[in-house]
Amino acid sequence: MATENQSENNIYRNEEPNGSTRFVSSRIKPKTQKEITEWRKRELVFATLLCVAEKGIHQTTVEEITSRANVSRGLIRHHFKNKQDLMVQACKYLCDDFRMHIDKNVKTNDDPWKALDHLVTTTFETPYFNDVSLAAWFSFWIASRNDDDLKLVYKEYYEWYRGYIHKLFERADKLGQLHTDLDQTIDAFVSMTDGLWLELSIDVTKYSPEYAASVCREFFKAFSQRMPK
Amino acid sequence: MATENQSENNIYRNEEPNGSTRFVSSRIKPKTQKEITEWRKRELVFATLLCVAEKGIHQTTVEEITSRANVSRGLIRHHFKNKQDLMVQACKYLCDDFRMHIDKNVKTNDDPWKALDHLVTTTFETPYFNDVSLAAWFSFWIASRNDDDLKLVYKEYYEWYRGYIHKLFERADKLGQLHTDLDQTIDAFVSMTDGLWLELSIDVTKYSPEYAASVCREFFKAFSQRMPK
Amino acid sequence: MATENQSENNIYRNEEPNGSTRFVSSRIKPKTQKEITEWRKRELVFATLLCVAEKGIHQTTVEEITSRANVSRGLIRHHFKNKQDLMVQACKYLCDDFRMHIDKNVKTNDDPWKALDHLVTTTFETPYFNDVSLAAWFSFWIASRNDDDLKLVYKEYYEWYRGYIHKLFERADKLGQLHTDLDQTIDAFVSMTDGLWLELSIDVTKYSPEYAASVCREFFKAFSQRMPK
Amino acid sequence: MATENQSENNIYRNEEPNGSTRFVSSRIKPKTQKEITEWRKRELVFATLLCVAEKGIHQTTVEEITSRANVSRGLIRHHFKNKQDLMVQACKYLCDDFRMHIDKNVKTNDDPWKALDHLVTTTFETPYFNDVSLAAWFSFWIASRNDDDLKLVYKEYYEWYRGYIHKLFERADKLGQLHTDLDQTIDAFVSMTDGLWLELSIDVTKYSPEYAASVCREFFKAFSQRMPK
DNA sequence: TATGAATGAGTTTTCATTCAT
DNA sequence: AATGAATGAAAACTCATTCAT
Repeated sequence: MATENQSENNIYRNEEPNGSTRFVSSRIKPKTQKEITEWRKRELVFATLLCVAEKGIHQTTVEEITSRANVSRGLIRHHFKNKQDLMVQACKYLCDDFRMHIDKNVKTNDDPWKALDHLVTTTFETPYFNDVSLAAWFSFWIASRNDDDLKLVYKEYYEWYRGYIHKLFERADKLGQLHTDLDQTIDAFVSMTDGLWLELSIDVTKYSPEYAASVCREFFKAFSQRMPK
Repeated sequence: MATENQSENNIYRNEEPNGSTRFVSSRIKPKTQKEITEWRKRELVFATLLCVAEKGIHQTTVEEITSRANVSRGLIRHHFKNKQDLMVQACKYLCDDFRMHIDKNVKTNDDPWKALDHLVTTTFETPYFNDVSLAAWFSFWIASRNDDDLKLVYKEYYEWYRGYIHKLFERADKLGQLHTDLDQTIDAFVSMTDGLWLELSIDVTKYSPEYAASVCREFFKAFSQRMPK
Repeated sequence: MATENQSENNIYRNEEPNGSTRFVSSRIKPKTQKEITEWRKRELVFATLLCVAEKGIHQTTVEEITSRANVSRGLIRHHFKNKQDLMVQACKYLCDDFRMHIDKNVKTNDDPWKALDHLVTTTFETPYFNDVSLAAWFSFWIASRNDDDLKLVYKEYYEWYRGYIHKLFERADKLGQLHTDLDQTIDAFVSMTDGLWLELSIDVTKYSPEYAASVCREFFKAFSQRMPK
Repeated sequence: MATENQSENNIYRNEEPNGSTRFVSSRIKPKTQKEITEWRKRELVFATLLCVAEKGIHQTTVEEITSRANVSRGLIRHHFKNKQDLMVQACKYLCDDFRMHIDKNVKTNDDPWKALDHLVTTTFETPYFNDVSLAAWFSFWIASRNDDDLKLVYKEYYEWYRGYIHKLFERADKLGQLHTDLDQTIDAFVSMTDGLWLELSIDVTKYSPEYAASVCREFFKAFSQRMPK
């Protein structure tokens, strides 16, 4: 569903005057019927993410999504099989968007520590990892426990993500710069970032993004600079 | 709600023959009316935790809880204001139970690294932190974003928990054995355990408890043994 | 149910410090078991009248009545067949109480206009016709439309009441002091007092009792002093 | 809610073969979707009035209303916020309907006694003041004691009604034809009609409409023709 | 007598889905 | 494609009544 240029066509987070954030579409309503149709479909996905972030999957009603997307209730059926399908597509969009953003910004052929540093900057200090996206993210993730469709979406994403991180730490390890067990280091790091994101998704005021990033950098130092094994 | 001896009166997790886990009450149905009443109330809480772990808060119906507890639907009203109140009480029970267990098993006046090692053992290798409890735990936690009652329960718990961890790392710091910033170390550690628990709650086969514990021990080594600042 | 001396044993209306009125029992809890039992039964009737006045018959729950009477929920069954029976008994009590009060205070062998004047004073200017009693009264009356038991209670009361009024106007008529049709005068008067009570029962501030009484006196003047037929 | 021509579009009372009365819609189910929707909403209001007249507000279930209106249970939500909102709308309809009917039939610039006579004829001898409407009317009115929404509806209606009556009696007074206090006469008259309606609403066989009207006419005579003050 | 735990039928409310226009 | 009226199943909530103690 996510297309190459989805990120360029839309801004899905906006700083509101009151300081909160909000998914919005930056795209002007297009002219041709075909474009309008596609645009409305995307509006439905955005509205879904926003609702899920604000109230959770099961508190979100079709009525709310459609009214937020300024379309009629029945339109859901034209673009999606049902509410469940819409949820899965919205979750996919989120994963694809995160993934695309990291792919674009974090180059794996850099110096591995530099790349990891970049990753941390990218994931904690940009609009891509904001409280709204994170809230939707964790709502979907928790729900995936009882939802095979969502489970599949996350499985694929997680494999990619762990592989990505693996590549970076492995290169550090090969350069002799990692003084701990590779897998355990990766699991420690991935768990820690999950935990940080989770806490931020529940209470965005708990840490500043900068502080969260600096916690990650302490982690890198601790795992790279200690006495040889 | 949680009483001094709640852990002694009940075992709330059981390895089923098929390998899954299940909340059960180890107590025999008592004799006196007063005890039976209290016992049934507890059964309702257990049934709630089990349902929430299996299907999430909003997928759990009152009908399911009561039939699992072998009581009539109306009894909920007798002991709790409504479904929401029951959920909050169940969440409190979980928090109190975790807390009591750690308080009982992890002595803060030990050598801090020993105490932390103990904490890790306690939290990853005992029936208290099992996939069922964790699943309920995260369901409640995620739901707390949109639920002020749950938010309050977690706030109180989290203050206690962070304070607990703080005491341990602070003593290590004072002994000159912590070579990183105290607060960042604590946040890194707490986030990492949250992340490990979260992943285990979604897929209990991802890591063995022993592996999760060893990841934590690597963390301790990394943060204690590296080159002086 | 109502006994000869029910009015002497109890005060069922009390001016609260805040200006509102409230049914209370003036009787001290008696000593002997037999008296206590009777006393509790009366407390249940009072509590019922108060609840019905405040919230209407169908908004009043057994739980509320018993907690207001400071008895356990199950006690209702010992004294009354069920909730419906309690309502009917409470309604009867009210009718009997009104009736006894008028019987006691309005002597039919006085001069008829004096007796009617007395009736008006009695029914608008005493604690017996207060907003609480009236509110319960009309709640029961409206409900009697769909309740044969209540219908019967009111039928009996109304026959007595109309007969009472009839006697008074008839004597005025026989004295040549009534210049209108006897039955129509009676129906006009009874309807007017019903209407006044109804309006007072819904909004006690609408008229002062004195004003309501003076409206009645205007009525007497109008129907007695106009030009001969 | 009530539109200019609601009375023309519908007959809401029908003499059944068995002698009872029944709200019915005289309108044929219309053709266009918009009209059908509006028609169904009105059917729901009619069904509500009928149920309330027959059983009272709290005895009336949503299920009964919708089955009487031949629509599904869920449609209530489509047109009204909830059951309470439907009740309020039905009450408003009743008030508006009474008011429109009187406005249409009773001209205030006639001779005041003629207008009052007309009012009496209109309110006791037409289908607009029938036992069904009156039963619903008093059910709502009594309920308004505990219902702020209904209270508001009645307040507005009552202000109009008393103002209307005031105009008529005031003109009689100015013509020197009223030999009693103006306000007390009005309150006596309004109370008397309330009482007559109330008694008719509880037992329609108590008086014939003609008799009730003649009672009112006696009242006019008594209050207009007696000896000068 | 008196209690209050327990029941379960009855009712309202919610909301995804369907479908005629 | 798009609308929104209409449906009805699912769920929570209410509460009179029952009954063991």
